[in-house]
Amino acid sequence: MTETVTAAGSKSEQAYTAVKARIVDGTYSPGYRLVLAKIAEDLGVSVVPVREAIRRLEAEGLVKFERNVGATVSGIDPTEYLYTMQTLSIVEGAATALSAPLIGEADIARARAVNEEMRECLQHFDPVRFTALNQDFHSVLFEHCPNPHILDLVHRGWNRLASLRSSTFRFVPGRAHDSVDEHEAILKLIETGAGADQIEMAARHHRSATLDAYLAHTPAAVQATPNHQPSER
Amino acid sequence: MTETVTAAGSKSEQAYTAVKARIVDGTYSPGYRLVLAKIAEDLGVSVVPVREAIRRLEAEGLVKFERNVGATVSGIDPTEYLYTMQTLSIVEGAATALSAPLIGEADIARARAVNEEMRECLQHFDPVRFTALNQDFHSVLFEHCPNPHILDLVHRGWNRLASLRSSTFRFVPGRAHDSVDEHEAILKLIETGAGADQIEMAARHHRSATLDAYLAHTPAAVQATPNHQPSER
DNA sequence: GTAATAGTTATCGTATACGATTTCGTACTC
DNA sequence: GAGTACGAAATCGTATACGATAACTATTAC
Repeated sequence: MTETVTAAGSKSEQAYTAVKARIVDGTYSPGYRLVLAKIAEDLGVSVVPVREAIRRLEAEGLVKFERNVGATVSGIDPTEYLYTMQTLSIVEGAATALSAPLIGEADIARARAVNEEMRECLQHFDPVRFTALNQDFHSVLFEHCPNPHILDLVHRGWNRLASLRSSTFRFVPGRAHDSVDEHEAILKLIETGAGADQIEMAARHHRSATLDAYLAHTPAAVQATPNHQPSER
Repeated sequence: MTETVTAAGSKSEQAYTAVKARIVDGTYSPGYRLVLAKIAEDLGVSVVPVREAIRRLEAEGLVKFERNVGATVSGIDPTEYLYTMQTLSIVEGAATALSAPLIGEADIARARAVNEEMRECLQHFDPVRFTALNQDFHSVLFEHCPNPHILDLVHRGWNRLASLRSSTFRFVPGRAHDSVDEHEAILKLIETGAGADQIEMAARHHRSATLDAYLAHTPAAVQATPNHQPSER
């Protein structure tokens, strides 16, 4: 297969997927100016499908749009981070609780394996890998969520955060260690068939604890630098 | 001002607002086929802005889109209703809890007045008015939510439900009476400065109780009738 | 030297046009 | 009479073109 199947037939869909991917993987970092014509050229399509794609991304909150000015990748500032994390703590908590009854032993084992790998990561201090594993871990826990709306909200939240990945934004020194322990605690709760409330709260607090750690570590909300705005104009 | 300011300059925005309004107010009922050309003509614009509007509505879940086939207003079936209500119970519960500390006496008074009006409505049995007041009541409780993302999710949930309003879908005989009482209970909690957890759970259960009532009242999930599909083709 | 203004350029917004795809209806065959 | 195949109509998908808006720059007046 060609490196990019570029997937779904529609050009509009291609544009959506492509731009979204570039945002998530950091090629288009927050604040990046999305020029329709340029993107269209890059993708070998006209601007119309690109506009539609941008519109969808706007509705998802991944880009900001200003009339007659253009679109920029949204998301950097600490306030946004706070809001996103808080929202995610709520929907992910719920998703995890709803998933719990559907999580089998195999899933638990897989999650635990991932968590052990994370524990190892703590030694070598590899934030990038740690973050990736973290997503894997939580995916196992919430992917069984039977309510697609909630699941979708969780995915959107993670996507928002993913765009911050390149900056070491999310990585707070002391936090990683606690995080791994909390993971194990959550797994135990699920294994023992704890109540939905209990699981929800554990998952929620696990996330809000990360947020709190960030806030404590960044006393006066660091002014997020709109890093490397391309000056190719 | 002309009867419709038609608001925000952009045609695309106009289309978005107009179509959304028609969906919410029931002019376009669930299952309704959204033909681009026709909408464009109705609004006096070309199809391009309409496409963008539809795309945004799709991302919000108000319409379903099928490649090369077209868009239809989504939402009817009982499963969707269940998912939406469940999601709303979670996000609205959270929004209400987050709002609580910011709700003043004036707000409480207003909400209580609305609730009393609802109580009166029970006598005359006016479901439409009751539903409208219900939204007013809850709006007072969650509109102060400081997290715009969560607030947005709540609005989206209500919008989804609004499109079901025309059918008497949501109205379950016994439920309305309990509902009014629960409203009062929630107000009391807020007044007395109850804990966020307590308020959240009360608000959440208030909503999920409506869902449960619906499920109990509709034993074998009624096959939602794709009502009055226009045959103007 | 600074501020205001006019002109230029980049970019967006929308209309129109045409090709692509699906769906529906009709006719033909078995 | 039922099923299939062909054709026409409806609708979507995308490209191109042009007008509109905002940002940027240079010039001029004070």
